[in-house]
Amino acid sequence: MKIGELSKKSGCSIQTIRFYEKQGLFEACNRSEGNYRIYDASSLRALRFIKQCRSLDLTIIEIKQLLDTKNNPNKSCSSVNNLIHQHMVDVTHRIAELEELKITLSEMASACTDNRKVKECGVLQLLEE
Amino acid sequence: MKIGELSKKSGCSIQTIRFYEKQGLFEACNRSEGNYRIYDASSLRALRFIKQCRSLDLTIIEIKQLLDTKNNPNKSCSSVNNLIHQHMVDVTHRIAELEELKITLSEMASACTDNRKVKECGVLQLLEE
DNA sequence: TGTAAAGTCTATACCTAGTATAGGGTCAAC
DNA sequence: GTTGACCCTATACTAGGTATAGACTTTACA
Ligand SMILES: [Zn+2]
Ligand SMILES: [Zn+2]
Ligand SMILES: [Zn+2]
Ligand SMILES: [Zn+2]
Repeated sequence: MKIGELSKKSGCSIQTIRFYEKQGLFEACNRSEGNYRIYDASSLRALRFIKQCRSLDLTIIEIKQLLDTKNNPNKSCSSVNNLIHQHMVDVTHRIAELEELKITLSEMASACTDNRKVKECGVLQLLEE
Repeated sequence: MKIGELSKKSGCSIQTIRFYEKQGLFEACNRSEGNYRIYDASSLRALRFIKQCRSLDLTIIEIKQLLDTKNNPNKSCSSVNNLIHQHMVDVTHRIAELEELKITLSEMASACTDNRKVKECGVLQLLEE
C-alpha cells in the first residue's frame, strides 16, 4: 500500500507519516521503483500504536522510549508503568491549574456583565491591578 | 531604569521583554546614548498588564486587541467581555478533555500494576489495540 | 588610569508536533 | 500524448518564548 492509503486507514495525514519517519519514530519502509513508499499491514499496526500514544499526549521522545522498551520483551516493564503514572500526575496537575484559571476568568467576567464604555470596563480594571 | 531592573520588577525575563517589543506588544522605548533601552514606571505598568493577560492564557494577538480597545476609551467594551467569556468556554472545554484523558490513563495504569516482563505488560497490550 | 566584570545590544537557532507550501517526478487512464 | 491523481524532497511557518554567539557599554575596583 502507498502512503495515501496508509494515511486514510490510520487517520494520520501524509505529512504526519513522513514527519514520524523523519523523527525516527516510524521505520523507513521499502520504496517502489519510482521511489514511492510501500507499506504493509505491520506498518499500519505500528502507526496505530503511535497514534494511540499521541492520543494519550505522550511526546515523541516518550513514544520512542516505549518502542525501545517493546524491543526488549524480557526486560521489566516498570518504565512503561512509571511513564503512564507520571503522565497521570502531570494531567492531574494541569487540570488543577486550569480549574484555578477558570475561577479567575469567571471573576473577571462577572466584573463587567453589561456593556459599558471601555474606560469603565470592569474587566480591564481588574487587569490593570 | 534599564532592562535588567524592569525584568526583575516585572518578573519577565529580559529576552521576553525584547520579544514582546518585537511583537509590537510592548512599545519600543527610548534609548540611552549607548543604545540601552530606558524604561519608566509606565513601562512597568504596561508590562504588568501584559503579564496579567498572559497568566489568563490570552494569546499575544488577543492582548494586542485588548490594548487597541484600551486606546478607545469611549467605545463599547463588549469585545473585552466577549473575549473573556470565550476564554472561559475554551478552558472549560479543555478541562473536560483532560478529565477524559485522565480516566483513560488511569485505566491504562491499572492494567499493569506490578512489574512484569515487557511482553506481558498490560499497558503495552492496551496500546496495541 | 587600566582593566575586569557585569550588563546590554542584535541576530540567529532552537523547542513541539505537526501543517502548508513550491517545484518537481510517477503512474494510470483515456 | 496529455490530463489528473498521486507521490517525492526541501523549506518555511505556527506560538511563546529560551538560549546562545559575538560585539559593545558601563561600572567597579586596584
Ligand atoms: Zn510525559
Ligand atoms: Zn467590560
Ligand atoms: Zn483565546
Ligand atoms: Zn507493565
